[in-house]
Amino acid sequence: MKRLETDECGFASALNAISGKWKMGILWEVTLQPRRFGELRRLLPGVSEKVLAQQLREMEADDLIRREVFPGAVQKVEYSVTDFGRSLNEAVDALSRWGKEFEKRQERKAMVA
Amino acid sequence: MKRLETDECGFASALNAISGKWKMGILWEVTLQPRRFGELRRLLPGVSEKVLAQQLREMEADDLIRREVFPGAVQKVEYSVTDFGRSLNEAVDALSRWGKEFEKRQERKAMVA
DNA sequence: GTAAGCGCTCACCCCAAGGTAAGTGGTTTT
DNA sequence: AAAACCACTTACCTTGGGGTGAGCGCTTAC
Repeated sequence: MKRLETDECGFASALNAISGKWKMGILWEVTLQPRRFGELRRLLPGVSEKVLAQQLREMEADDLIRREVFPGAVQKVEYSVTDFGRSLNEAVDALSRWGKEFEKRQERKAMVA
Repeated sequence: MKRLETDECGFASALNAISGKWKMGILWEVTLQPRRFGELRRLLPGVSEKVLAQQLREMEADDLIRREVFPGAVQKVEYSVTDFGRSLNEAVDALSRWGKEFEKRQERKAMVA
């Protein structure tokens, strides 16, 4: 992903971390519990393997999630949320609540129309 | 702008309102004080007239800003923030603060590398 | 022995957001 | 008379994020 110029704007920086179609979904899933690659595939219907792998890498680089390889005959990789990732979830909370309000308004408009 | 399916996720709804390269910039500027079209052009260096007009329309439809035409010989149109738009600014605040934290981390990483 | 699961990577394609540049219909300045 | 400001609109083009489908190296189940 190309990064925006942030020029001291916190919001633009935050966007750099969360923009990516599946990132917030991934963050949410690994917050509930650690997840494996194939598991995430199934939990996020519509995501392609390419993009899933890509966004997991970026989120790992941004320290939002942790990637752990477990030894053993069959490959096992687990993704879990970091403390920093958790803090993002909290920061997003207010915006989510606002979003619900927005949603209600949109529905009201749709009713009238 | 194409709208995402929100399926009861407040965050996705919020994204529908704020995604648009210049929307948060516009919101910020009209929050400081009412602005005219040409003024916004100058305040947001890089925005094209097409996209500015487009995003202003969408934000008006979403009730984030208000458009007022002033009578007179020369055209005068003013855009100002609505109460609902103000509430979005507040909701974005926590995320902006998180973004600043994120920015610091990125800088630290860049230092080491 | 072959199919299916694991966690990926790679080459290719599509599409919508956004940029470019020109035009519109008016007024005002020089 | 020409140029410049006002608030836009329109046709065209570019860009890059994300989807598709195949392949890889390995292991386990049928």
